[in-house]
Amino acid sequence: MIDPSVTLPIASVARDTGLSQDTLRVWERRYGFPTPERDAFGERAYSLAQLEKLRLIKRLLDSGQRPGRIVAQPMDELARLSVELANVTNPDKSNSKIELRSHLELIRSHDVEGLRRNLAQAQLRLGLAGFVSGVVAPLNVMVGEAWSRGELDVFEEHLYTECVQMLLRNGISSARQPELDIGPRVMLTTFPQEPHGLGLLMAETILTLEGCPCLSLGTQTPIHNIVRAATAYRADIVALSFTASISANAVFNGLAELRQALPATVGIWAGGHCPALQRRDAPGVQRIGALSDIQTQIAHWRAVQT
Amino acid sequence: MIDPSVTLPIASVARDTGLSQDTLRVWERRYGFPTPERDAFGERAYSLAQLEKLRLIKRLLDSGQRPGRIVAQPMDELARLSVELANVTNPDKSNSKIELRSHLELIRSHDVEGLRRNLAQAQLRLGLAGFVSGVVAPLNVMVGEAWSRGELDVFEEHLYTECVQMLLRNGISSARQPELDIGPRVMLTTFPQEPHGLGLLMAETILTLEGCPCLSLGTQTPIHNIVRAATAYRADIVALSFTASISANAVFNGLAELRQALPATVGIWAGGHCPALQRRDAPGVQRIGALSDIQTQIAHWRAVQT
DNA sequence: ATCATCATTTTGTCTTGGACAATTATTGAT
DNA sequence: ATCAATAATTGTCCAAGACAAAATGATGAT
Repeated sequence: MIDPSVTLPIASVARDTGLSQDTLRVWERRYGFPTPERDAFGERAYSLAQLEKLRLIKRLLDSGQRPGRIVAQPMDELARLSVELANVTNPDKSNSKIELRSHLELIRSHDVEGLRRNLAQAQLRLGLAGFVSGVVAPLNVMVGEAWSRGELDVFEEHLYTECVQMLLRNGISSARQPELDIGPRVMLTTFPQEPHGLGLLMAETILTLEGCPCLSLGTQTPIHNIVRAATAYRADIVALSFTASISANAVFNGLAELRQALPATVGIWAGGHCPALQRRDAPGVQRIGALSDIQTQIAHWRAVQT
Repeated sequence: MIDPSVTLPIASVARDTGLSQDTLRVWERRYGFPTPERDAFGERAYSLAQLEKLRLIKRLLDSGQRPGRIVAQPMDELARLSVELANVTNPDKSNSKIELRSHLELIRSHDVEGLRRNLAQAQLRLGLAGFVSGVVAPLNVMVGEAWSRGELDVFEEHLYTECVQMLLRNGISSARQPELDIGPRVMLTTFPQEPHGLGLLMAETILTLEGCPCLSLGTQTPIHNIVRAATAYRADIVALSFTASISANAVFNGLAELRQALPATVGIWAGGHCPALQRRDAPGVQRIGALSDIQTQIAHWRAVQT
């Protein structure tokens, strides 16, 4: 299956694993893995098997493991750890609804047209709000978990994201009513270290259905720029989305910096399935634990404004 | 305007200029620029003025200048070169239509609702294909240039991207005809170092209008995964988009790796305003110089298939 | 004068091994 | 048990050297 004669230079491995070249070299020094062959010029030449193992290690790292514990382990031990971890985080796999699992199956079988059709159908049946909170939100969680278990490939996750994005953006466009200007004005984005944007789209959908004027900046806006944009847009609320891919420190430092830079009249909302946010909360920041909190908070804001 | 007390570590400068850390260090050694201050820990601390100059240098490099000639030059000499070069490549700036400049003005004044309205209007007037090639494509170039000149803020670019994305995705959704299955099947994405996705959306729009079944994976898919996805989707063509933010080396190494991994029956298309691609072309890769090339190539593919 | 071939310069990336700040875990005191 | 101090871990940075690949310039042939 794997051709041993194919080797990759360090730059390619760094690109495909998301690890830096420095990290690859220092692991080799410290943990004895990976120890690539050398090509005719004395440069590192990694095998595909090593690349595969590095990818598994990266996944375990992302789900909380530490390099010192796992990098030197043999492949079968890592595989064992991987399934063990999956059982801990999700002990009861059967509780997710049949319908959701069928969507997941379509993703895994790469049936894009089928997935589009089924999701569109679900949206028609449940309405936009019901679709977002009843299908997209839980499916997001399932996809994230499946990915960290190694059951989903990167491109399968991309494919899913793209499909949902298309549907939600359509929904947002048709739900928008610019003339109805009742506020609050909400600006949405993520911190520079946070690349996932589906959370923003879900929030924007709900907000738009509630009649709020929204401006999304997409993902990864520098904090300094969030402040400037909020001012320029005269936002009442800055809504941020966080997933597990951003570190706890980045979250709290960033929120503190943002809170200090924004006038007190501008609210900050923090949503998303970020482990750090579920443990502690940031001062001066409204935590959005679930999509339904959005409606509650909107009602609250409007009541206070009178 | 520029606060001299603000300094940046080498990683930030590398990210913001698109130059590698190695390159920054070796330039310092060879040409004596940039020579950043050192912080309390002895690490390089670049000033904003240096960042600005580096960005200008990067722009000149992209337009064909060589490091040895320009890196050591003083700022005013570089500025002179820049305008001189601008006159050569784009002798008649005023020829960019009034209409486009008005869109740009709306971006700069942060009038999101106005921008949405005007763009939507343009789309209605020109039709989807005309809108993409006559408005979005040139506006993209203008926004990119304005950004690299420092005239546009990051959030203003995000705001523009978000607006256009919304319109194009709507267009794609309504233009899609899954039952009409005439091929070629096209898969679209970008390399891991390339974060800009508007090019993909423009291409997907044109392709969808031509009746091609499309699958976009969004941006930043690892090369290994592009191969797997292309196989799973049974793609006839893999279409990639490149901008100035990806280095020449990353482009050609990536394309070579991809060409080797994909069966010869699968075509590779490379589009976008990437300076590297405009100078040299990659073996086994079809260069898409303009959006109109897409139609030509589609027709060609269909003719060959018979 | 135009084109192909070879030599030379330029330039980016890779190398090693050392250092250290930042993050995370562990210990000890209240 | 909670918190602060200490210790281990880990990623990134540094220096200076090396060298392949690309670009340029020079040479000679048509």
